[in-house]
Amino acid sequence: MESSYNPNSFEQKIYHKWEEEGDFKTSSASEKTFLITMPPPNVTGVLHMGHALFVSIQDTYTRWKRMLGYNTLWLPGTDHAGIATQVMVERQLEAEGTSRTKIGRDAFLKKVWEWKEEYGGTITEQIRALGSSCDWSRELFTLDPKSSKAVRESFTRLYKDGLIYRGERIVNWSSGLQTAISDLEVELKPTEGKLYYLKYYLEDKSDYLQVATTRPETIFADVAVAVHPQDPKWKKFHNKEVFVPLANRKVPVILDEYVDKEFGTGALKITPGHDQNDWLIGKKHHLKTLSCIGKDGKLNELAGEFAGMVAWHSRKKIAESLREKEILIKEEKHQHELGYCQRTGVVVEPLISMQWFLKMESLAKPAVEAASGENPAIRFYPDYWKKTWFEWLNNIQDWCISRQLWWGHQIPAWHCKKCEAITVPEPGQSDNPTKCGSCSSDEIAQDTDVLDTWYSSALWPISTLGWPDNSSDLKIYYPVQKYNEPRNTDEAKALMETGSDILFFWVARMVMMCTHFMGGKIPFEDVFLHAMVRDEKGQKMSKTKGNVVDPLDVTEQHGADSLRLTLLALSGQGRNVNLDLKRLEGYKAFINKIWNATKFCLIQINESEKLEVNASDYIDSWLLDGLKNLSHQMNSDLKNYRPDAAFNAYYQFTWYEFCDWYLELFKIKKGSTKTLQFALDTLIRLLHPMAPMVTEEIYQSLPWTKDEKIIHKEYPIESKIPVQNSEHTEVYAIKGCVEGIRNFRTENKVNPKIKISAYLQTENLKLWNSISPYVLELAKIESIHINTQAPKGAVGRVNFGQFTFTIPLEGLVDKDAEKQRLTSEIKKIEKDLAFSTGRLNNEKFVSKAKPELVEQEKKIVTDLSLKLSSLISALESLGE
RNA sequence: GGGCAGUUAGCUCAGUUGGCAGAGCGCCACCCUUACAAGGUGGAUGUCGCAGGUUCGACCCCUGCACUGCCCACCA
Repeated sequence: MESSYNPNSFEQKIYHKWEEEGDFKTSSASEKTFLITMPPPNVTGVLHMGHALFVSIQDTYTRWKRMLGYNTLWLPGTDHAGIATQVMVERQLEAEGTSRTKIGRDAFLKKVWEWKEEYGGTITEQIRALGSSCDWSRELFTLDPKSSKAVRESFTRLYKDGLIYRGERIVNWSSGLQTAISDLEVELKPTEGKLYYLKYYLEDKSDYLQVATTRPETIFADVAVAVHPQDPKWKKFHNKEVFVPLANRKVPVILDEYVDKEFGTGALKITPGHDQNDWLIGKKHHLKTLSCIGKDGKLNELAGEFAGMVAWHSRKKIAESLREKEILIKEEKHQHELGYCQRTGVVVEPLISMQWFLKMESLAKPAVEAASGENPAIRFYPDYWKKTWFEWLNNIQDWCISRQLWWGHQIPAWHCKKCEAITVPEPGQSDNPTKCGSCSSDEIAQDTDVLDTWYSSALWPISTLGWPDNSSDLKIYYPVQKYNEPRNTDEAKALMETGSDILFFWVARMVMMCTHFMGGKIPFEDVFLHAMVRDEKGQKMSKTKGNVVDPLDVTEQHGADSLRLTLLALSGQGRNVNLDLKRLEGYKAFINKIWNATKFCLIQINESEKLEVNASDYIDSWLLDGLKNLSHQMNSDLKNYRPDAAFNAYYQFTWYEFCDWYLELFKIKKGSTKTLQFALDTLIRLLHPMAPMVTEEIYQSLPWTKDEKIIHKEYPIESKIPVQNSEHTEVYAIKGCVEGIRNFRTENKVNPKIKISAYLQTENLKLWNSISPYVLELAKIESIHINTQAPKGAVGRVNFGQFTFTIPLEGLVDKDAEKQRLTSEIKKIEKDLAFSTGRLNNEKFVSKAKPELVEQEKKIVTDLSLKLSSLISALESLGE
């Protein structure tokens, strides 16, 4: 082995070996299966810390289950990411002086595919660099035939069931992208705007209604003014008509309780074409809908002299014109929530357009039920996400699934040019229609829209397994748990692990769609939602802030395993993972520690030894018990989706028990290396799911493992480690005595090289004889006098349990230092003693606290009193 | 406006049935003791956001508040 941990020298080699030798593939040897479907990253994306986090967690679970003997499948894939990818290619075209509209749909799509071929492999290569043990032979792309087939089949079925419909609705229009986007893709941000107060005159100009609006440019599409029926201010306008300024159109004054009497003027202009709420009100009052802003974001002919201006910019001009005409009464500053396109950052225009929708209400019900009840079919980790889940699903809106993009799954619907009927193929039919289903005309053309990227993502758990075909994968790996039945087992057959930010975008939609198509069987039983990776100050990583940490940089510098351990350790139950590179260095140091411990063990262990468990003394027993507890703890933490806790337990045990104590004691005791060997083997296996590469590298260099790979070895479970059934009194006594004397030495500034002599008072000679070699060596005592009178004068005192050490100070230290040490020690004990006696003097404590606690407290008082008197006498013997 | 989380050592975070607060990094002192200086030994450091309440006992449970972050929402 190399002298220290150097990940660059083996990570790639190890990974390639695994992949080439098919170690990530599934094995039908076991009936028990475990499936994680990887959240498909954007095919043209580059790796960021969010990916690194999900890889760390998902790979840990995949490897853990694989080592536990499950037929384990981690299924990878990539997403076509409609908007993101299309925008990238469009930018490239722009740089080349052309555009998608100039080259046309077919040529454009060809370009995108070329782009995908060129950059599509990057992200999967990067995911490999992190050690991911996913089965690459099954990698799927959302536009691959397998996925496309599932998309088409689901669409045709949902259409036939009447769940998909087409309609003219008000939708969020991104003028930047020239497409509709879903509610989830709109980001609301508080924005400083103005509230304009305008006059809407009666026909005879005798009076006017004051209307407050933030968007004066939409007045050309006003179809009414609404006031509250009980608002006395506007009573005289009931059943009247008023003139819309500039447009000079008469519109009715309508009464609706939706209007807030207190806000603005209490009169609301109704513009169904450009406002979600107005649209609802318009529908309620059977008003017509006008649009004065086009899909290009510009005002149209309705706006008269302002036609052709970008709506957003026209506001000032219009306000000016209104002021000149003395229509504008006043304007006030006003803060409100404004919708922005998540992708492009441009302001979203609510516009009327023809779109495809998926009815959600009936689909959402099973998803709600799946998480309801005492023993729900789906469990969330952390559990609090369940509340958010219900909140959203119970208020769900229909999903606008059509996008006016070219890159994606083109909607499988054909429009007839003659009769305008829509023809959607029958479910199961793979041929495209050639005739109108209604009038049989052959002048039909496929809908030009594509489906929202999340539509294919929603089918991902079943499309990757081969649905709609009745595939064997589906039978083997898809859960049998139904949404409306109590959870049948604690173990999840399938785990969904992803970021909490896409709970609605993705997780909820998968549950709805897959459950619908799989006869009520849910796609996964456990949902583990990880936090968002931030920088060490908790701020979002962004290029503009310059705080982005590139996982590949980190991997190159410190190794993928170091990064994985760091991300796992920081992935607690909160909503953020604040990545602190200082901590990363700490975990790298930990790996190095293991590396060196292995080197030490290998020097000790006879190469021909066979692996078996066999404790040769109380030190071995103590270690084996520790290992047993550790493996219990880790398996249980992993089961509870607390990989951070599992790793933390591992860190503590391996460093502070195994390295600091066992290895040091081993150097003194020598003898059989069986336990040393077993412990090393076990510890390396325990860590493998979390730090796969270094553990595989180490495992390969253990002589007794031959050429076996750790990836397929058993994960240590509690029951495989024999019960020791011991209180480990000896080891605790060793630790206590050694720590006490070490403390004495340091506080008295005794050079570590100097060996001291000591006088021991004890009534438990048996125990002392059993531990003395270790205490003497580790505390550096060269001569010990047992139960003989210590010399008078300057002495130091150390006390542990039944052992009192008196240490002559001549030639060692100055008396003052020891006095100080004893004094502060005494103070501490007095404080503790006061606390405990105070408790015991409290009658209520004695009568109400658990009896064993009271007993414990009494024992503490006895022990402390003894210790105290011993220390006081030592202090007195120092004189003055 | 509603909801969800967080607030613990200088910094990043643990603390799961309530029983004298922990880790990493940083800090101080001493050690290159041959597995490891990416190390060893010992040490310092906290009104556990604020205010009440329940309890013999509260970082932990309850109530209210403050601050931070996120999500949802139709006050123009």
